[in-house]
Amino acid sequence: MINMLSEQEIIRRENLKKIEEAGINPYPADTYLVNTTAKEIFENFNPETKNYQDVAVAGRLMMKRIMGKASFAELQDSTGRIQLYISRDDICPEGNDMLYNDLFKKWMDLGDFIGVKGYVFVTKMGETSIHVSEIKLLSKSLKPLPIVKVDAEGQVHDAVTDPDFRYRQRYVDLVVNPEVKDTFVKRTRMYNSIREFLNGKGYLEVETPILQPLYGGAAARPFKTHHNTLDMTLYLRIANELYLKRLIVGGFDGVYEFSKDFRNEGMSRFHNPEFTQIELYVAYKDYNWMMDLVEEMVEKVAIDTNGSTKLQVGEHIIDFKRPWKRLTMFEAILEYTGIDISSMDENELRDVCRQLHISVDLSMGKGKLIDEIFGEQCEHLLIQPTFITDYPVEMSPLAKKHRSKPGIVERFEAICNGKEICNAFSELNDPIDQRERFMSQLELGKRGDDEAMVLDEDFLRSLEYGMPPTAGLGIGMDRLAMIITNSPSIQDVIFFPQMKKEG
RNA sequence: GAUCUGGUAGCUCAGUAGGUAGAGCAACGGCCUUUUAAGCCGUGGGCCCUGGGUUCAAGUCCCAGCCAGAUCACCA
Repeated sequence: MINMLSEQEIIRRENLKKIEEAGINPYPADTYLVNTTAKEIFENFNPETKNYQDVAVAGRLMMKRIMGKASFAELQDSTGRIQLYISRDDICPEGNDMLYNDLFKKWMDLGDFIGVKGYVFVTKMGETSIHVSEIKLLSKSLKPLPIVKVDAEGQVHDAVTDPDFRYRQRYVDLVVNPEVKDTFVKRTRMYNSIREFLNGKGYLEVETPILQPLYGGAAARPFKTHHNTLDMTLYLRIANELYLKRLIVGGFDGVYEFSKDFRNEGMSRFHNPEFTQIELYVAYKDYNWMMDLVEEMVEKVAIDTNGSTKLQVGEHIIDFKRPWKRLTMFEAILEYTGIDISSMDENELRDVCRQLHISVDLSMGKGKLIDEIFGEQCEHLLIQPTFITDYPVEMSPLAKKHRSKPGIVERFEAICNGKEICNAFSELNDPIDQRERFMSQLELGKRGDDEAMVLDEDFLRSLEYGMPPTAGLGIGMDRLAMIITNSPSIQDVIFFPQMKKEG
């Protein structure tokens, strides 16, 4: 292993040794009391009142400009970078220049964690800096960081752009690409905004099982695992719908959960094997009510994260301001293809698919065919947030049949930037209808649909006790985060996206 | 899973017709010596993704594999 070290890694280990030999602990345990940050100093320092005359900050050493008895350096803490002015006679005791000549100038490497104390001033060059009176090594770095540098001509050096590197070593990505941190801060703000909104309405945040004896609530292939003590097969959840509805049966008026879900399917820049949804169920409401809630909530999320309802997303400016456009699925298909499919049977739909060059197979039922037409011909064209309502019953085995339109369920999706961001319905609470829907799913499964739902007797039992009319909602948090942060890939909004093993 | 593109120094990338491996930044040494250096001079650093093949000779051409990205398919 030791002979695999690069020249720079060997030098850092030698520096580490010299530090230890000088009696300095390169990894001290004691708390380093910090009293401000780079950002705070930049925002609040006033050269006239001379505040910040006794500061202590800590972070990584990111730049050294070594001169004679006085040098400059840059320290990067969690909020940003600030310049340090370090003069030998200020940090060294009389007659012993080791702290400056050796520790600072030679043994400290870029990337080392240091703590400094001193006072804030503005240099002749006009740069707010800390005049250091005390410097302490807090943690030695043994691997060189690719520190981004912009030279006098504005050329950027060393920017880490290789996605493989960035995703596998996110810790490095975060240190050297500050905008990455912003993305994840926004993602958390998004969660906080939604929590605040839903808690304000009195809904309860809950937790339900991730390991489930039966998977349900969505059409997807699951991950399968095994519990040794129980000696039983368990599945990682693909959705939490069925558990949250059980809680509505149990008497809660509104419950929601941010749930990590797992689907054993293909990966792409829109799909990670584990992803996050928020699901919300509210008793005595229907899907029309839920549409209003989604508009209100997502508009608030946009404002809370970006300060505006309008966001730049790729080439488009997307405006989440209420109200959003609403179209039924048939209307959308008519609008984008000119074909009215509202009264077609399975064979006619098959012909339409052929006409539109959409590949079909025999496992596809009527609902799937309609969904294909919409997905191929309409979805990617919907850039501004748009509600698509009234889906075919075959595609929605957990949604309530439409109160007046036969063959249709009370369901909507919100489409934005050409992708679904949420899915919601008036929840099916008729236990006899629900059993029949499960049975037709089993039929689809026999026709070869390996994503068809399985029958969940315990869920049916809960419905038989009675579930109030309920509106349910699922929002793909990663997809929403991609839009909110203008990220082209799901991997940009997940700290540690799934990767093949290295080497 | 399919197709295309890529993998060369710590990082970002060049590498011509197949002829001993290059730059910038980073590193090391020196200059400079007290509010700037984003500077100047010099030095070191490579399993050219892996394994086969063609050739007198392969980073370069061919085949296979691994990893990544993009597009497509399935899905949120």
